Amino acid sequence: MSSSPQASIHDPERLSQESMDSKSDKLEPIQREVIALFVNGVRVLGLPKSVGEIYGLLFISPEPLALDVIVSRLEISKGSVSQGLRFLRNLGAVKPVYVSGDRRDHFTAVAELKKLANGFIKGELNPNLESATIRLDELKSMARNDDSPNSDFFKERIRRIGNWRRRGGILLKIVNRFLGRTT
Amino acid sequence: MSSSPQASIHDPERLSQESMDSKSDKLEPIQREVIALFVNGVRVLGLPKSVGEIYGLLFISPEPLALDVIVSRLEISKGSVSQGLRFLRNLGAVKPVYVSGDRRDHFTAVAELKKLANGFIKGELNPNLESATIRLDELKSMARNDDSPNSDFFKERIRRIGNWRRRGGILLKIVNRFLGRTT
DNA sequence: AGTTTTGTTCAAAAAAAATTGAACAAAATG
DNA sequence: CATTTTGTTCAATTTTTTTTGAACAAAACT
Repeated sequence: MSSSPQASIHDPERLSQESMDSKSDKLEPIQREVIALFVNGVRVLGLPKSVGEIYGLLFISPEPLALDVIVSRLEISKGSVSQGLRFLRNLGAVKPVYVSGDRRDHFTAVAELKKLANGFIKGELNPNLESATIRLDELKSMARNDDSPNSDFFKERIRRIGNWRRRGGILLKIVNRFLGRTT
Repeated sequence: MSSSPQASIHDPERLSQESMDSKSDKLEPIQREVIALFVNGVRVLGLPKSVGEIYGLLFISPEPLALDVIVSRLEISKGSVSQGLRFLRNLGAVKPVYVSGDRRDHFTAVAELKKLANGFIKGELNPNLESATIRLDELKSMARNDDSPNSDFFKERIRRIGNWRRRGGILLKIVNRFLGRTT
């Protein structure tokens, strides 16, 4: 319990300065802006805003942050932060950091693009690819036992989807290889 | 008004065969299955179910279909189909086809992966990349005029985001090049 | 001309997804 | 062991997105 600049239980930290509500726990304009950028970014990936906020905040914070600090800086609920952190941890986008003298878990952003992409591919894309593969196999067997007038057309289409899937898989590997340099 | 097998105003088309409701306008099991596959697929891309259904139906239909046929095969509203078709047309995933003797517009699925990917990149990804670029530039200038203790850290982070964006752009080109072979 | 067919638009309804907050459990503290 | 701190869970609420359907416009028929 020595150096940590984290607020201890009683430590107003110039509490009177900006109207004594302990909320909106400072956040520099640059930080706000970066967070907004991430919120937008994760939307493209189909992730909820809160996840973007949490990752963004950690990314643009010099030190690891504890759950309650995230809650007060972002002014979102504890539940959201808890869930968001779990999601980000599972993806490997955030990692726990031990902070001496503080019982709380702390987190930092994993900022290596390669790792982020890998996590996302493993966690979000691959499962979908796999389930599609299974369904496709079922489709192929349906098409074999089909004798409608359209049967040939169906077979051609299904073959084409198979091609797409194959290419998708290859593409993911290419992406990995491309991102797998340096930082 | 000669050959078209499209139902004319009065033409039950063996109406009594499968319980005389004109809805659920046949759809072979294989077709249902393919459509389900596409519905799942577009979800990954963050598009609504109806868009997946429409594209899927066109993809797995041997002939171009008119709006009202899509409505009755899919059993979704005319509004949804109209909007969905416009979206798909804008993306270049669907194209109008002239059908002689039929006043209605007909559509087929564009089934070349390259074209699909291109449309999606142009229509959905690039706009985001561009707006991110603008915001990033603003951020850079904020960071220049910043003199908080964290300024250096902020600059490093912002530089890193810039790197990601650059790589993202390159990646899109690589994807394009990879998909730009044959069908 | 009027009528019918075709397709769009958009406000309202429905459905889906995200967020909250209070109850809970587990671990640390005194 | 009682209390406090920390974090999770999940039902209820809120927000966002999607879908519907009725009103409308435009074009094609008669």
